[in-house]
Amino acid sequence: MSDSVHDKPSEADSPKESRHFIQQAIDADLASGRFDGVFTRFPPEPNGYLHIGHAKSICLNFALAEEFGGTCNLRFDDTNPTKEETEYVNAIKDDIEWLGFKWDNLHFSSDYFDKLYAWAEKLIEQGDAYVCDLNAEETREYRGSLTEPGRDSPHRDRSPKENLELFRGMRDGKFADGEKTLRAKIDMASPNINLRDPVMYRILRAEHHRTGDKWCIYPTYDWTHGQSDSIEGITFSICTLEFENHRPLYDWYCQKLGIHHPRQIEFAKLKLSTLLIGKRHMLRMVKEGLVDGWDDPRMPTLSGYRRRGYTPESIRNFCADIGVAKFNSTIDIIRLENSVRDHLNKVAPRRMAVLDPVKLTITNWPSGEVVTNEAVNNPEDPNAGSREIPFSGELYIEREDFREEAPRKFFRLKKGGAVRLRAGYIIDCQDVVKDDDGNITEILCTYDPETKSGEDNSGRKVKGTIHWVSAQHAAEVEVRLYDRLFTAEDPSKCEEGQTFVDHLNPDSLKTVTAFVEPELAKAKVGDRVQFERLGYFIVDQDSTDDKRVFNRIVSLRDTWGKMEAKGKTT
RNA sequence: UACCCUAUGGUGUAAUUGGCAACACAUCUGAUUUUGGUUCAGACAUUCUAGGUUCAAGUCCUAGUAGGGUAGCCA
Repeated sequence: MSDSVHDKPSEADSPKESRHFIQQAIDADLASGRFDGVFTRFPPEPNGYLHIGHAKSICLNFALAEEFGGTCNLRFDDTNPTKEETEYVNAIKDDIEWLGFKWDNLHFSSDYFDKLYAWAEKLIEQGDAYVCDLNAEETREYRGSLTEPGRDSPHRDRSPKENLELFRGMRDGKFADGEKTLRAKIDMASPNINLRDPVMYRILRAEHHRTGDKWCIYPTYDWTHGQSDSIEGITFSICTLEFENHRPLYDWYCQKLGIHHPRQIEFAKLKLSTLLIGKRHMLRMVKEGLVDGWDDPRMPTLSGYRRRGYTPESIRNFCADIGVAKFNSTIDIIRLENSVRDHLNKVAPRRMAVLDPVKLTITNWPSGEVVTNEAVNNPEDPNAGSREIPFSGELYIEREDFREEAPRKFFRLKKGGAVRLRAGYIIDCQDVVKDDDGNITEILCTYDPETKSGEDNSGRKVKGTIHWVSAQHAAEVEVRLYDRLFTAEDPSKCEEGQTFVDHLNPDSLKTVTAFVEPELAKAKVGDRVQFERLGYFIVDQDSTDDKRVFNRIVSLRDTWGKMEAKGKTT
């Protein structure tokens, strides 16, 4: 422990931390006095499940608030009752908590419906909004196109008095759904289409998950979002790039209302290779049964990653690693996989499991004898201790760890060769037994009693170490070997006549029965372990007392596999 | 083809705001290793193009090029 202030690194010594463009914008606004604090929010619409892309936004908003000693709210942007449900509200809250964040205040945009309504009347009185009788199709026609200006609505010049009366009529249910809208009076010729008299209210008779049937008119996103930010005292309203063109409207509403004016800042949303993050795609996969639901371990939803076994830390670290910018980039999925490997390497206890067993008999082992060997739980963590595992003359090893004839660089077991059994002995392979079809049914070896792990003074060295389980002690478990859902780098890119479904990986899930060391039969749902030399696994909720189910979270790095694929094994 | 945004190794993000292009991941090479894991060392760039300003440009100016976004009464 340090008892001297001199041990504290000076400013000059500490490495310069680069700050992303949003941090720099905040620095500037704080310095100039535009704002005197940092108040952010995460504003999901409760119409679906959160995915890895949301995690980036959540991490950003909460991290900024924390960095500057500010506040971060959770606000559900629930202005469209036809799409939103309480079920999603709860799922979203669960996911955010699982990620490890705690919001300062919980709000709903629907809490502000009364206030928003009053502000709408204010804009009407100011002559900044009007009731329009055009239907949806007519409105579209009048709006013009990307290259042509729009035309004024024939109802654009109604008096404030008439507008007020009509607007109250809208509220009171005097008109049919879609018959009228309230629109902001801005500029039908604006090159920014969002400024061509955007709709503020639509008539919609739908049961709202919170306000029930109190309203038959609902505010649109643009008319709701900025003012909700304003009411909550948000200073930095951080959103994704597609809202860049909405910022002038965001600003216009705040200015016309003369209310606290947050600064909207846009960043590029997350795009990951081999992944399809998007409500349409994900919905289709769930609806068509291409996956097992929103929390299928192959899904890029947070609930999917949770069930797959990803740790919240690994997702947070990943989000911090990839940075924040305005460039539309694609992050290599390997970064995410490495992130969970990195975390689990430090914390996951090691266990032995054989997924594709072949019998191995030790011919010189005393018949029926069983010994227990000590095995280190985690070489990365001395505090993880060790465990006892039973060893006998009949074992299972991984079928791919044996070759009758092997290339030069195959360091595992081969006929006439030797290998070390992890937490066991060095064994020498004498012979193999085959069935009529030529398949290997048994491998015959002798063990070298002088080479017991931890007590080996023999001086013998072998190139390889393999894992094993004792046949009579092993427990049977189900193992779900998950792999990437899509084979394509960008599954959204398709040839003529194809869809993303054509890019599905037929081998994204393989289920096998495996033998594991006895202790794992008692593993609890949610326990994460490393199966030595194979990967990281988590006990799934489908486990029963009789049979545990393990999901593969991610494999270990497989240098040998790469060498083999490239033919570099000789 | 209207408006807005973006462009730095294979990928992503930096560059003290005009001063030797840095970090991470990936890839390759080697070392260590009782997990082919982990760890360690090394290799890997005409800053989209063309002009210009300047002692000095990734950064400033001009003109291009390429990519993304926007025409819901979705968010």
